[in-house]
Amino acid sequence: MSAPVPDASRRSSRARDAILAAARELVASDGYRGLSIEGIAARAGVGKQTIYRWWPSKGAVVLDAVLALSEGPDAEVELPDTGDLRADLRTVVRATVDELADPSFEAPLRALYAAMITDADLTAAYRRRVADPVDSAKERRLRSARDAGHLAPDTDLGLLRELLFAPIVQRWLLATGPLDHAFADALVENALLVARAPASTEAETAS
Amino acid sequence: MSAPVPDASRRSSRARDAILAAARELVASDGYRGLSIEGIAARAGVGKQTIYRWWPSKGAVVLDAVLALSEGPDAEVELPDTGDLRADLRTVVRATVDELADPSFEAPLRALYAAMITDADLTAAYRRRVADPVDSAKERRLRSARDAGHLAPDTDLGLLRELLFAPIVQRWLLATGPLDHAFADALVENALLVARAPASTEAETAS
Amino acid sequence: MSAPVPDASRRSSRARDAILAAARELVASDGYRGLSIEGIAARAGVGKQTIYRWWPSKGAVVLDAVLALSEGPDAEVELPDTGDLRADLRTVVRATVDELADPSFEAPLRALYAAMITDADLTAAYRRRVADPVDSAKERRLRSARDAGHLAPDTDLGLLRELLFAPIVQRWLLATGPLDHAFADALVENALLVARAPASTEAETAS
Amino acid sequence: MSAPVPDASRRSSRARDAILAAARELVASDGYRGLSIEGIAARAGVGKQTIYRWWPSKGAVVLDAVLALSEGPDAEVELPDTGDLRADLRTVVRATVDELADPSFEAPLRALYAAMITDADLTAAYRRRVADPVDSAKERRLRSARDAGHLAPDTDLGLLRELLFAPIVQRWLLATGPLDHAFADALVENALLVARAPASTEAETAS
DNA sequence: CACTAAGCGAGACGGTACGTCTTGTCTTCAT
DNA sequence: ATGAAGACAAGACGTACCGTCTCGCTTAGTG
Repeated sequence: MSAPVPDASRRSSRARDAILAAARELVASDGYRGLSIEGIAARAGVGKQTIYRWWPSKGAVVLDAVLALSEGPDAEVELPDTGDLRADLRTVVRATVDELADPSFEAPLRALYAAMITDADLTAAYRRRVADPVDSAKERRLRSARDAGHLAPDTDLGLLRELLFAPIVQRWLLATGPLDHAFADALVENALLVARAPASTEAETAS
Repeated sequence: MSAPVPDASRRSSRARDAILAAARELVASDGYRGLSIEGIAARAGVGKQTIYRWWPSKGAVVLDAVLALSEGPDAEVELPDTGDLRADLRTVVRATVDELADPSFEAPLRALYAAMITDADLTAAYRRRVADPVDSAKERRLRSARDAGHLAPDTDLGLLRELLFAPIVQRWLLATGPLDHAFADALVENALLVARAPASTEAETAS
Repeated sequence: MSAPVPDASRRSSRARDAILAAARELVASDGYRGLSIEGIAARAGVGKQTIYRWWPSKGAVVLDAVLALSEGPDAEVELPDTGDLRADLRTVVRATVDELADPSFEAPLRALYAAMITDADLTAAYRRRVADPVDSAKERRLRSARDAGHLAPDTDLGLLRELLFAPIVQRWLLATGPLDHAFADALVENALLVARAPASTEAETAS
Repeated sequence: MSAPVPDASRRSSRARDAILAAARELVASDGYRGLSIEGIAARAGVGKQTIYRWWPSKGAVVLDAVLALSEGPDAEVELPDTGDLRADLRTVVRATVDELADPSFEAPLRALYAAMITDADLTAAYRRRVADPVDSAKERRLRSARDAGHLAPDTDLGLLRELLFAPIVQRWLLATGPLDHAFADALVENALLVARAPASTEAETAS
């Protein structure tokens, strides 16, 4: 006997949208602690079974809710590439900081992290659908800079990315320090330093 | 009406120890999802009220359980200072990585992080009792190196600390990459680079 | 808006038979508690709507299932009339007892009673399609005996029927006593006594 | 490991009474179909677990509710014994008929029967706590009559009781005939006839 | 040395949410 | 248009925990 796999072609988009919207609204008003499947179903005007049919866990609903926030039609992520690495990195890192300070992003994302910490499957889904595409885009931008000679040829792009963003997430999760543009800029400067940006790049060797 | 403040002098250390042990055992066997106050009380052979009397939340119990793991009598944290900064950092960063790979540490710590993400009070308590002392010790070691001229005089010690450890926590939480000594060493090299440490180790050990 | 009356001429007898068979099988294996429209539909390989289209309730399906058990083509019920009232009554009453002891009859019938107790419509349908025809046949046999002078002329045939069969149903429903031939015979003797039948069987068979 | 037997000495009589009252009220207003544990708990202002802790099934709650209806402090049942058997039986049988016609008795009792038909444990509990004591009282009255010479010495008292009451239950369950005093009286007359009441009893041989 | 005032084990209580199951309606697709 | 299939809104099921609340029982410390 096979598992009762739901037929996605019959899926009600009305229900899907209402569920994700309800999840976002509830997590914004009550936090992750106050988020329940029952609450989502009630607010969305949906049967609980409709949620259980399409999502394996509460965290998975939140993941979709977060994704629905930032997506059009599953857009490919692309970062700015003006040729000015410092400027482009500042743009992106500052944007990251701003996002985490925006309550309408922050609430569901924090809920998502709370769920991920104790749910390896959800973590993998997050990596596949969110982290990996974003990380790839970041590394594409860095590779472009390396190819242009703005970064040392042996630069470890993955590590560079982690040095740019991990401290932000750390501060965000545990509130261990201010999350502002000054911090963002400091991270950018550090990254450029690490990558031994050649003196040829306009101002990158300054100070 | 005043709150019913329990009289700490009458506190049963038998109960306290049993509760923390039960919490550790249960989180190790069932994960944070399967951790309940009722379960802890039952396994510890303790009334639920005894837990509620002394801890404000399940997360607070876990925090104490984690602390009890690493402490003797509330030892002051101190990092090695052999004079060789690179070697000392490798020791500490590798030890951090090893700890997060040790299941008996990993399980309660992950549980603690899960609780903290949605509990600002618990996060503050963690900072005060765990993170701040450890961070201070780390910065003391870095300051010692800076004072000895192994780091540039204008080095931001806090940022340096974050660059050393935030990527580790990031990989640990989201399993975004291997957590091994190679990674630890790469972080150390990067930190030394950032702080414009002399390229050769000799210069450091020569002092 | 008129009710959507299904067109009986298009009814699939394959579906009907499969549904009734599935109902019987399921009630036999799981009891009435474990009987569900969904279960019947699944086992019969039929859409739920096909059941809802043709039966007003689960109990109605069970009623049809019970009827299908005992019927050929909606046979007219007729009781034996050998001229020996005592013998004929013993035959019928013993048969009733035997039927209620036969698990393949008992299970769906018990399910039917369970449904009827809280469903007046179903009770009426049962009376019309099962109880009334059977009761009529019983009273026909008793009337024949009265006409033959074996029962007092003023005998209340309906009451006599109730005295013969109600105690059986009572014992069956609440398991308040053994349901065996001895009990059946005792009921017959009592009925004959009530109706002031001659004490000797001879008088009856002599006619 | 033993089952978690609740400690009856700590049982809240407030909760018990509220639950039984709620069950009675709900069954009266919605019938057995509309009776749910959740509904009872909600109306009684009680947690569901409090019901599950003390009763094995919904039917068991209804049984207690029915019992609470008719009881003072678990009174021993006793039937009238004026010496006039016909009059006493009429009193009792008419009272039975009246009870089944009283909606405030009828509703929970019908619910109880619905539950019993598919629950052998409940049926046994009903027999032990309701049917057996009542039946014993009835048979005590009949024995008294037999001892007084108003019934034949070889009268089967149990059968006599069944002949008096089973037809009433039958009519009540399936609505197969009127449930009134005339019917009650007819059953009494029949019973007296069956038991070959000696002519010596005042009026019992009349007609 | 009694007295009393905690802490303690235990667990019943009113609740909330869980994840599952079933109901009866509705829609889609194939025949 | 019927039938198989099954998604849907609704809501009850029985379980697990929550945090609060009594209960007796020990166990100090005080008068």
